[in-house]
Amino acid sequence: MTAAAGEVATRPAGRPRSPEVDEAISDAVIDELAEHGWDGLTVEGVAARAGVGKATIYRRHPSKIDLLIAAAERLVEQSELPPDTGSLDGDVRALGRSYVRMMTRSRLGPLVPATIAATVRSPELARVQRRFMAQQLTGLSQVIARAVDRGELNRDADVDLFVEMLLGTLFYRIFVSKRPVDDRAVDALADRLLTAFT
Amino acid sequence: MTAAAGEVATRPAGRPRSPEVDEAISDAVIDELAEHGWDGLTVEGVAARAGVGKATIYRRHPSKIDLLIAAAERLVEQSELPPDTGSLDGDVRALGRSYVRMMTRSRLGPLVPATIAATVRSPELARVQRRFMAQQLTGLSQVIARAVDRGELNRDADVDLFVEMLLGTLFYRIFVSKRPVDDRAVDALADRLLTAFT
Amino acid sequence: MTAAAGEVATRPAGRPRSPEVDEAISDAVIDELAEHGWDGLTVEGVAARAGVGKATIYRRHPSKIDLLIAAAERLVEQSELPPDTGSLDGDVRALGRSYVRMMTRSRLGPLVPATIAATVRSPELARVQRRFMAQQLTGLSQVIARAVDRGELNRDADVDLFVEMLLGTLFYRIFVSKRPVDDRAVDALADRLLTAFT
Amino acid sequence: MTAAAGEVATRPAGRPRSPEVDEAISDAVIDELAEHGWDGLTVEGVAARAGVGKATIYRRHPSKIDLLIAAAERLVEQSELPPDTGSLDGDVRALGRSYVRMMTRSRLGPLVPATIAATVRSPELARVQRRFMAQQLTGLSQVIARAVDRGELNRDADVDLFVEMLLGTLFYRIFVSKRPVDDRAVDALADRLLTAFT
DNA sequence: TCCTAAGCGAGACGGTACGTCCAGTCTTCGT
DNA sequence: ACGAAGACTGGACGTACCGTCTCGCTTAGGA
Repeated sequence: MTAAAGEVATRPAGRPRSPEVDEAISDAVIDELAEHGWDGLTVEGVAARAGVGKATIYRRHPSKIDLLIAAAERLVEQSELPPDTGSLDGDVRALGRSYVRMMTRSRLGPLVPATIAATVRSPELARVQRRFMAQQLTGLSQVIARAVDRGELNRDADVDLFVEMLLGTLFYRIFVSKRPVDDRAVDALADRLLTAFT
Repeated sequence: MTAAAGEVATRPAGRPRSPEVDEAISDAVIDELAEHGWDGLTVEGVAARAGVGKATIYRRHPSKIDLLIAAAERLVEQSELPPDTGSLDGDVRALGRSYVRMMTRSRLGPLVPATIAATVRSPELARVQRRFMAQQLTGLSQVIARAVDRGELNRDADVDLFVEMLLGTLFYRIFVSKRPVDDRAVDALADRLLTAFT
Repeated sequence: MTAAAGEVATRPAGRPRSPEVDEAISDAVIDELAEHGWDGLTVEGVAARAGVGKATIYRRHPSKIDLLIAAAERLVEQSELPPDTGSLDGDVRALGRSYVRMMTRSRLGPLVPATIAATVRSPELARVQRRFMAQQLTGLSQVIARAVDRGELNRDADVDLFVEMLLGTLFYRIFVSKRPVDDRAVDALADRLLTAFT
Repeated sequence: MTAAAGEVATRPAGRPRSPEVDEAISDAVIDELAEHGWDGLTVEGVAARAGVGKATIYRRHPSKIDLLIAAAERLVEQSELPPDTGSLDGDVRALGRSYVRMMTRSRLGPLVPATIAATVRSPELARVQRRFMAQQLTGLSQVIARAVDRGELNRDADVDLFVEMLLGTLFYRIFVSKRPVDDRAVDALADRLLTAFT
């Protein structure tokens, strides 16, 4: 035996999985999604675009839905963290703008409603939606913690409601009302929220 | 003279389409949706349940997505209008509760995220989403007109934002956070909104 | 009672069937057959070409196969009778040429193999095949009767076999071997047959 | 060196087609044909009986007619060759009986008229018909070569006509006249043919 | 003259099969 | 072992006909 006993996950025999392939698959998923939309997405198409056999995909992702999950996680990982502007007002505006940008500019945006819709019927998919939210939530909880520290926000404020009102409103406006959302619109929303919570 | 000139919609030749069939199809769609979920919905299943040939469905609905549209429209037509409670606060609470009830109790609810997701890639589907919203918007504009008349709301308040914050927050909470929404939660949201806008 | 009892088929009440329609249907069948082949023949296509409702066709012909029968019978009625050339040899040659011409020149030809094939599975169709044969048989029996009268043929010759050898050989050559059949070929066959039977 | 240059048919990538499946499909076609008749033959039925997906059938046979072709070829391959009886008379009788038996006893028989009819409008189908004939022709040409060697037949006899008269007459009698064909009938035909050609 | 009975064009209806397309699995070879 | 290629079962898709069934209209007697 070569490795220290019981330490590493003793590399399995045979040829190791290629990381390039992992990446090629994720990229292909996102490209196909962009081109043909959610339900024009086929495993066969992904395999062809990635230059990969179908089995290779299924070896990594047990089902089509997992493909989406994995691709989405890769995108989320790439997204930005909000800055500390020094005031709750500034932080909320920055967060709002960041969210709007992500929904309207990045390739991630169109996946969001699809993912939410998917969670209604397949609870396992909730994992992805949590990941989608995690970024914002992490950012937001830091923002709010800072605001509480600065005394800008009451310690027992309903933080969850605050988050829901911010993200929910923006989501609704972008994907349901489909009214344009510029920086001034985000500012107006931030104003109202601060009025409501302080 | 046989008919007033240019007036009548000169009934097209041939056997007219049966309204009973229209209804049977819509009902079958909704039932199948309830039983097997969104992507367990098959045209063949709908045809079988409705006791109808597939061609009869395709004669009316060019694609599966149109089936959803038609069924959704039928449901929307059946939904309720909110009452006049005499105060903005009361009206908003009533509206919120009505919305929550519709999303969580009626068969319409689970269709909403799916429909929103669908609008992202098929703009014609926006029609349905407008119908989904029309009910709320009609009710809300009345509510707000009354509030302005009573002097509870500023005449130049951003009504659209108000609506987006109310419905967006509830939507997000129900379908994204998936936190339970009881009457007290709706009340808390109404409180915040009124604080923000008055 | 107006009509002599039990005599005429007392014209049924209501509007009588239109003979123009009968004709339009038969013509349409033959034209469609020529254009799209046997199993490209659709009742809907016939109805459209004839400018007639489908029900009007089904009122006359209980099934698609009856359409073929009716159309074939109309064609058979139009075909020619063989002449009396004064000798068995001349008569047989004339008959053979007539048969070849009908199979290769008229619109009737391509229907023949289809009809024969159809009789294998639907015995009721044998009626049509009999009609197809009737013409030839009638002509042939006259020819042979004359030959017997003239002493050219033995009274107890196997007439059926004679007919089968003549028509069978020509059919096989036209539709199976697909070798060209000119007048000299028919003559050669007639020679052999006379050699065989006299 | 990996392989002799330009020699091997470089096996195509991927899983090869299963010969068992080929066989299962052909068998299923023939069984279905026997059970439900020619136009009771459905691709779906064949797939079910063969325990095979429809795509698997269509991968091999572009259309329903090709199914027939393939099944027929398989049957033809299994059929018998006629013996050498020592005399032209004996050989012709043996061949005739063999043909009659095949048309009336084997599962191949009912396919023959259908196939001939099909060749009228789809020339590619002529391939099958040639296969149908090949057996007889091979046998017959041997028989005739032997007869010429023995001096029973003139070297410049019209062999094609001989064949057409033999097979055409039998075909016509079986499928058109539908008169019973026993051994004596075959003998009578052979007699006439030999009279005609010697 | 009006009434009853049927025929008629049009086209919707319940079915059934078609031929296509994927999902998810399996089988071959080469790496 | 992994990987590319592609065949495999299974099942839904959307299309095309079949034979039947309404529709509103027309065309004949017979009352």
